[in-house]
Amino acid sequence: MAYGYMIGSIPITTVQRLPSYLRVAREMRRQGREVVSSNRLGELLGLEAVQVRKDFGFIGITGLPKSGYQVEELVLAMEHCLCWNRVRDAVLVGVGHLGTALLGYRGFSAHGLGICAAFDIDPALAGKVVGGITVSPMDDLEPALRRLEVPMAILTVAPEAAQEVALRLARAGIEGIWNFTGCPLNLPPQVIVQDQDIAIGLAVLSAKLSARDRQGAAIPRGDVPD
Amino acid sequence: MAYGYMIGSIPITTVQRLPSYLRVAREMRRQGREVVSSNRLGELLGLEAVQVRKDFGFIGITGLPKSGYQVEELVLAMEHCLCWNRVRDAVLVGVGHLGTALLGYRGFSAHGLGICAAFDIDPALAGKVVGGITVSPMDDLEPALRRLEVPMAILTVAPEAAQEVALRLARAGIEGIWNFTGCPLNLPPQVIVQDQDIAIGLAVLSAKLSARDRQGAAIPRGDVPD
DNA sequence: GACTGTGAATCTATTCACAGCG
DNA sequence: CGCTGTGAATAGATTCACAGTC
Repeated sequence: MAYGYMIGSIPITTVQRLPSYLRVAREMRRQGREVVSSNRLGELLGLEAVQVRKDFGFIGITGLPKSGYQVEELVLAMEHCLCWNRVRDAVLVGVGHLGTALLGYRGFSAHGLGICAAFDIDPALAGKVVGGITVSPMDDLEPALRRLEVPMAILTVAPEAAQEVALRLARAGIEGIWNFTGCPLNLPPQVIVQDQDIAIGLAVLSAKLSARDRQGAAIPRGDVPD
Repeated sequence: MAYGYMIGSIPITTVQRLPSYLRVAREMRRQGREVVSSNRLGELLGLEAVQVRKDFGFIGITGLPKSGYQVEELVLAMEHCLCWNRVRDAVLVGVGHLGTALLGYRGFSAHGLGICAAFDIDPALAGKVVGGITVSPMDDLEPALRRLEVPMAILTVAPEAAQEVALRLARAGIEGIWNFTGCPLNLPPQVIVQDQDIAIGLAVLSAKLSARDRQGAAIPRGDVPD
């Protein structure tokens, strides 16, 4: 047990699909729908039905033959698994373009995340209110972290500062860092780092487009049926 | 050949690692370093050296025993593979928080992406300049696409509008859509869709933190060595 | 000696095939 | 039937082990 590819007792690949299951399940709950089959979910999300059933098995959800899965049970089980039923506090460090966008995003509470403080190295930003949060100077980082006991940090500083700031966060007792800098962070293993590199998605798209350009697109532009 | 998990002749997993190799290789070139071993690269990126060698094999790079790989050759080969040596035009649809952040990001040109137009449904935004780009009304979308022959679109509209706008893009001849809406898009197969769901990374981090909370952290807060 | 390059082995994820149940 | 649940098979990714080269 406790293999590297598992989070607790759940494969990482399953955890990665949880957000889309949860999105659909919440939407169905909103519409008053009570049960759903693995087949229907798979169809909506472009997955095999058996994949859906395996995933649900991993998070301990059991369905009913003939009818399917209880929508409410799905929502609760997945929220529990991700801890998205309560809000976990986070600080955001680096109020540039990306940091500003994240501070302005209103959807994080549905994902169990509440940004409670923001910091930036630029003294001109200190005191400014961005997305409802007052930006603090970097000197206040450690005192604030120790006072608030925040478990998570969102790292949106410039690449040059990434490692240094991450180390400060680690020393101040941060448990998890959501790393948007694109730089690999070198930290003691008790700090959980999740890299969020937007360039990866762009690389996959670029490579697919390039591959198609090279072999010549069979279908000319513009003929999508209505 | 041409298996589903391949892009052209390269496994998707390899393509996903290309951006980090490229980042390091470009930085080394900047520092005037001429050769690098798979061992050193692996160490910097937290990968096994043999993984690095396999990946380079897939994109047709060959190294020299004893010395390693030519940094310049690495950069050129990876840029070619991703088509990141020239700029590919894109339109951005949906100038909300996220769209604004992406319009403000100056790093896309290094990733082969140039945003040449932006659109939003809100008439109040039309004519405003965001990140150097003048926002156009949605009615101008199709004429602009046909005039500019843009191959790519960045979709940052609200989830409710995602499918409808994506279909308009597809009908206007868009080849690839970078989809930030979190909604799965249902489009004809000649349109390449790359989903960029920020909630996935957050889910993995949340699950790791939750798993650790449950089994009780062995190490108390704050004792990171200097 | 210090590297690269690659077939074989292992590990992981997905898919198949089908048993079981209401 | 029309579903779920799961062992077995397959496909895919990584790692091992080592041959080859400068």
